[in-house]
Amino acid sequence: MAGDRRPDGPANIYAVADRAGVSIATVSRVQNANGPVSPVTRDRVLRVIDEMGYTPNGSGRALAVRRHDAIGIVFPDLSGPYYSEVILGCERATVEATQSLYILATHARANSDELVLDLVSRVDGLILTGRTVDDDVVRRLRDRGLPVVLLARPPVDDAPSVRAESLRPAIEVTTHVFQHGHRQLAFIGDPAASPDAEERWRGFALAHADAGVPGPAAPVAAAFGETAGREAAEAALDSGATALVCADDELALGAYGAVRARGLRVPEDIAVTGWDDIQLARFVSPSLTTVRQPMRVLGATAAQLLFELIADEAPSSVVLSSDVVVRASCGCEPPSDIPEPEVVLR
Amino acid sequence: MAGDRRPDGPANIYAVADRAGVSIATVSRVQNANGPVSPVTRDRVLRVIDEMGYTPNGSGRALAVRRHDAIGIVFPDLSGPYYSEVILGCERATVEATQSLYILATHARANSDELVLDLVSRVDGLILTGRTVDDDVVRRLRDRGLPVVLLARPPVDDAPSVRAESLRPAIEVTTHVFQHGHRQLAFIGDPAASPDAEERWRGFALAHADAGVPGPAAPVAAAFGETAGREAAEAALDSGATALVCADDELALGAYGAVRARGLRVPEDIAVTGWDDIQLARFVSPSLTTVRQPMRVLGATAAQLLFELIADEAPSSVVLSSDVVVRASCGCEPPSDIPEPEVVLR
DNA sequence: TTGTAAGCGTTATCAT
DNA sequence: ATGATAACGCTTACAA
Repeated sequence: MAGDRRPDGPANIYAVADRAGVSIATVSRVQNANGPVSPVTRDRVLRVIDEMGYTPNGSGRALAVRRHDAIGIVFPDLSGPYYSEVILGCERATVEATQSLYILATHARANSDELVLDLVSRVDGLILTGRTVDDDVVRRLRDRGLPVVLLARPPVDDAPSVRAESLRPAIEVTTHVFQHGHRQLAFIGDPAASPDAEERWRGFALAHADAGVPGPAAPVAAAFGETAGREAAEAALDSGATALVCADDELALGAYGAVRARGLRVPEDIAVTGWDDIQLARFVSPSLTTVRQPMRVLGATAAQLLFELIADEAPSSVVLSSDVVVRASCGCEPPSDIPEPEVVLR
Repeated sequence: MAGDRRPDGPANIYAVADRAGVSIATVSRVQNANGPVSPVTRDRVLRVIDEMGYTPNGSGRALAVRRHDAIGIVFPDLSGPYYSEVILGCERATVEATQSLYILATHARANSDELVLDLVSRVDGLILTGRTVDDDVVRRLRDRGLPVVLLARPPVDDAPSVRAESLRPAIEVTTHVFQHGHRQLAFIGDPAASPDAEERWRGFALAHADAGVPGPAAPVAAAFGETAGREAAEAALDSGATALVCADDELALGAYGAVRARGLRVPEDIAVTGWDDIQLARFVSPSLTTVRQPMRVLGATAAQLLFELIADEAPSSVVLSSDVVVRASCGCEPPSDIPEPEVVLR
């Protein structure tokens, strides 16, 4: 009964208090550097804390302060740089706010609702991205009083949200393609896949209306990835399109393949544009005209809004701007403003 | 004192018990489907739980069961696909084990030790990757009895670790370059940067010894990224190298730039190889001969080892195999085994 | 300046 | 089958 065991789990506040010959209240005060405590006992306690390698148990603390000091971000997947960057931005902002970050990827999991619900029990708030959870789940969470921020997700009631603008860049990119003389454009991508894709399609259509150019009535639906892009592009070419405006860069790469497979050239015969500005966009030949989103800022902003929400402030939604990056695939000369260093591929 | 307030934070087990007219013990039994409970009260409680949107408070639970049911992964950064993939694999394995995952990026933060320490208070174990934390911190954590798994990190005492083999592929790739007739090879990368890089350098040197080819005494040090690769490659070319074995693909891309800047060609004049098989490797021209690591499996395996460790088993370390992917930059014909679909860039 | 003690929301061990 | 009740590890009035 006496004797000093060590291995039995991490030291707790009682063990420290015992060893330092003080009460747990004093240990707590020292730890958190809040209440008053004499320099001498402070030093003693600090030494013991160090000796024993004491770290306050997070759950105990969270329970006492009625706060988890943790948030969670729910995203569909991590393939491609988009969500990696978003999460990185989010992580930075979280750490700066001395909070911790849980991540949950829903993939195409059937039980993702449960998983999200489980996460709820451990966080002070949640960032929900893309199409990861249904509207009614979002509502349920909010009804429970859980602070929720939406990221690149269709709005739900008045939940604060963060997204990058898609409409204006989509109009710009489409208009730019017009300027290269194209009149038969196809939009490749699935507007149902994400609100972003939907807005890109709307911008594409609006640009046609603005220019008085008759445009296609519908996008050429495509899932994700090169294969999908290639197939969709083939359909588009069949219908006589001379320019392919793609909802993301991967689709555009697939489109390159379809164009080449017909013995045609990008951009001389067919113009192609993408979206996201993945690393490959600079390196591919011809370099890809695309739209760059501030992905890290997206994540960081979402985290900030969430913290405001948790602090009972009432943050308003944020729309960040995206920039068209003109390169060669639209028909322009390979630009000189490409960020150095660049390997120019023949 | 009486009266039913609602908005005051999420419902707790007492509120549910009250409303259902049972004790909190019963609610807990229903929630966890463990103890005995009559079907009728079970249903009633379940209904109330649903009505009130009750989710047990994670901290309360963790405190009671003396387990967080959460682990953490500490990584340096998320630029590039490497850690994204590792984390994704880790996330999958974690969710499958019905646990939750914290992430912490150390970047180059000065106070990363503190951050890790903080994380410790909320997890049952930690995955430490690369050079994120010092050896002594790892030891301190282990001394406290915290389960720790190392991922692509130099060993510390007998902590279980997971890594991808680097030695054999490095020997293979180097030998392969010999077979193209090269005898003046340079290794570009910083062995001090990571244990992986160090092992690649060792393999490079070993291959020289095996082949009886006199090799360089030291690598051409390079930090990370294209710029570093380019500069290092220039130095290597100056010293007469005709083949550049790079510690990662980004460095190899930089090397491409250096070669081209001298009016030389890859691979006709200079052979180049990389490591990691980033997406770009397939698309760049000439396509890059490189080494593919099983990144997701790396992450998933680390998580599994950690869970075993937490369960007081004694997992042994794992070394996963990596494969050389022969493409064109070494001097081979562009291979046909490139994963479809591929945009063949001229 | 320090200590005592009452929670925080669970789980789990007892009784009943 | 159900209900008290004692932990779990911490913070924070409130006393001393």
